[in-house]
Amino acid sequence: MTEEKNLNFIEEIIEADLAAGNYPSITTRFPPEPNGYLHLGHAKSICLNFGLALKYGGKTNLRFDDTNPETEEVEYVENIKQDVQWLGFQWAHELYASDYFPQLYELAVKLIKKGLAYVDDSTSEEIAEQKGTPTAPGKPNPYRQRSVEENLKLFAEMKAGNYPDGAKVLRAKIDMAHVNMLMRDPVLYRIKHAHHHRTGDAWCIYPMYDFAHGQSDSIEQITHSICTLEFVPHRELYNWLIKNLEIYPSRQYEFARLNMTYTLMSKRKLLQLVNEKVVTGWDDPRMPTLSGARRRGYPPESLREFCDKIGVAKRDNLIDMGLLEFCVREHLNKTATRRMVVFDPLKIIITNYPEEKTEMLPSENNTEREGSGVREMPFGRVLYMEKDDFMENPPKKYFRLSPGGMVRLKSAFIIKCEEVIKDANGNVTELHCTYIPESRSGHDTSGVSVKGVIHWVSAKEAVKIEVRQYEKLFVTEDMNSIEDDFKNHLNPHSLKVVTAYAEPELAKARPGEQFQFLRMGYFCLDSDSSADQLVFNRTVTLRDSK
RNA sequence: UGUCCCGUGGUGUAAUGGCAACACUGCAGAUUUUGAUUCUGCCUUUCUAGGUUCGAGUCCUAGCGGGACAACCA
Repeated sequence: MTEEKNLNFIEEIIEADLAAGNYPSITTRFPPEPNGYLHLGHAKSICLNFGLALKYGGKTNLRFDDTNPETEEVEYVENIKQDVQWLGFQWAHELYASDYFPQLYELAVKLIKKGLAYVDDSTSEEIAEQKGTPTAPGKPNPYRQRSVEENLKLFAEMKAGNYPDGAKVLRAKIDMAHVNMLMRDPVLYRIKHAHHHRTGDAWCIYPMYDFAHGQSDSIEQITHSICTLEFVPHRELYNWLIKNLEIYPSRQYEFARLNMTYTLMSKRKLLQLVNEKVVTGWDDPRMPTLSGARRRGYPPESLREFCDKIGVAKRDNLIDMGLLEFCVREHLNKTATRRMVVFDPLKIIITNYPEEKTEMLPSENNTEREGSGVREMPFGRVLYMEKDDFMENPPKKYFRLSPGGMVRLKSAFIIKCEEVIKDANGNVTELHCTYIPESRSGHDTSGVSVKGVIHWVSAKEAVKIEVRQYEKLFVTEDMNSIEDDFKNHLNPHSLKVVTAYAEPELAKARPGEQFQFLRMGYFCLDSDSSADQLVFNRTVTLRDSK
C-alpha cells in the first residue's frame, strides 16, 4: 500500500462525495453507441469508468446508446461486449437506452404538460437558421406558442406515425437567445421511420442524445456520469432536464479524450478505411481498434497499464505511440516464449561439421520467466543466418560476422567466417565457416570470447512461415491538425509481408500464444493461419539501440 | 471578435499556499550467449504582465496561446 494518493480530478470529486456522504456508493456507466468498433480512446474511458467503480467498491453498467437506428447494428453490440471483456472488465448490467423508450416518451409528455416543450413544424434548415450563431442570438418561431393541448395531440400523432420523417420535431422550450447554443430550444425527438435493432418497428420517433443519455443515467441512478470534453456545453442542458423532469440528479464530469501520434481516433474515419478496403477490416492489426490491438497481439494488461500511465485530466493531449509500445514490450518481455526465426536468410556451411550429423541443442524458452524450461533446436552442417548479421566491410563498433571474424550462434557454437561466396554480380550468396567444437553453449572450454551473438536456424529442419510486419498507419504525427483528406497521410509501408524460416518448434504455436523471435521482435499467430501455412503478426519490434 | 474549457521538461502526468517530481522519449555508461532485458547517470519544466501573501505552479485580474460550441449524430 502506498502512502501517497496522487488522485486524478475525478477521483478527488468521488472521494469528496463519499466523504460528505452524498452517495452510499458510486455507480458509473460505459455508454458506447453501437455504430462502430471500440478503439484505444474507448479503452481509456472503459478503464476509467470500470476502474473507478472497482477502486471505490461501486458498479458499472454497460449501456448501449442506441437512439439512432439508422447507424446502429447488432454486429457492433456483440463486438463491443467482447472487447470490454477482453480488456478485463465485467459490467453489472447490460442495458440499452432503447429499453427506456416508453419512459422517455412519458418524460417528454411531462415536459410538454409543464409548458416546457413544443412541437415544431419547421424544416431542419429553418431550425438551423433560427438558431443564430455562437455570437448572434436565435429567434423564436410561431410554433413556440402552441398550447399544451395542441402539443400533446401533435406529439401523440408523431408517435402514432401520422407524419413523415422530418415533418415535425419536439423541442424543449428554454431560451432562443441563450448564450449556450444547446439551450436554444434543443430538439428532443425526431421522426424516423426506421427499423431499430432491438425495438424493431415499435417506434417511429426517437429521442436525441440530450433527451436519452442523461435520462438513462437518472433511471440507472448513475452517480458519476463521465464523458469527454466535447460534452461540456451539454452539461447545462443535462442539468436543466434533470431539474425540470424532477428525476434522479446524476452529475456529469468531463475529461480530455485520448489522442495518439500517427493515429486517428474517429469512428467515422475508421469506418471509411474499412468500407474503402484500405485495411482488411475493423480488426486489421494496423487499426487502433481494440479488436485490431487484440489481433496484433497487444496484451490487455498492457492496454490497462497504458491507460493508467496516461492519466486523466482536462487538457488536450497527444500521447506518443511509443508509450503504448513500451507497455506492450514490458509485459511481453516477461511472458513471451523465445524462438529463433531468420527473416532474410544467408546460407552458411560449417565446413568442419560432419555431413550427416544433426545434434539437438537446448535453448531457454524465456530467461525472464522462471520455470519456462528449454526446447531443443536441431543443429547441422547447413544453417541460415540473417543476411543483416554479416558485413563484408564492417565499421568500427560492429560485432557481428565479417570475413575472418567470429560470432556465437545463440545457444550453439562459436563460428569463424573463412570464405565468402559470391554470385556473378558480386552478391554474397553463401558463407563457408568453421565451428569451434569446444565452444558449445553451456560447456564452453574453448577460452574464446566473442562479443556478437546471433540467431540461426538449421536449413534442413527450418519451417517456412509468413510474417506480417506492421508499421504506423499514418505518416503524420498529429492527425488532428491536418486540413486535407486524411487518406493523403496513409503510410504506404504500413504492411510488409515476408516469408521467414523458423526453427521447427514454432510449428507447434497455438492461437493467442505470444512469441519473441530473438532479436527481431514480438509476434503472435494470426487467425489467417492454416495447417500448411502459419501466419504471424509482428506485434512490436524490440527496442533497437544499434 | 460571444460564451465555456484548458495552459508545468520533447511527450504525458503529479505537486491540494511552503525544497517543482514521476514515467516515456533522447543521450552517455555498466552488465549481458538477444546491440533485447536489467542497472547507473545526464539533458530539459511552471505562457506573459500585474496583484494578494512572510511565501504563488497553485488564489485574483488582464493579456496571449490552444481547444470546444451554429447535426432532426453521439
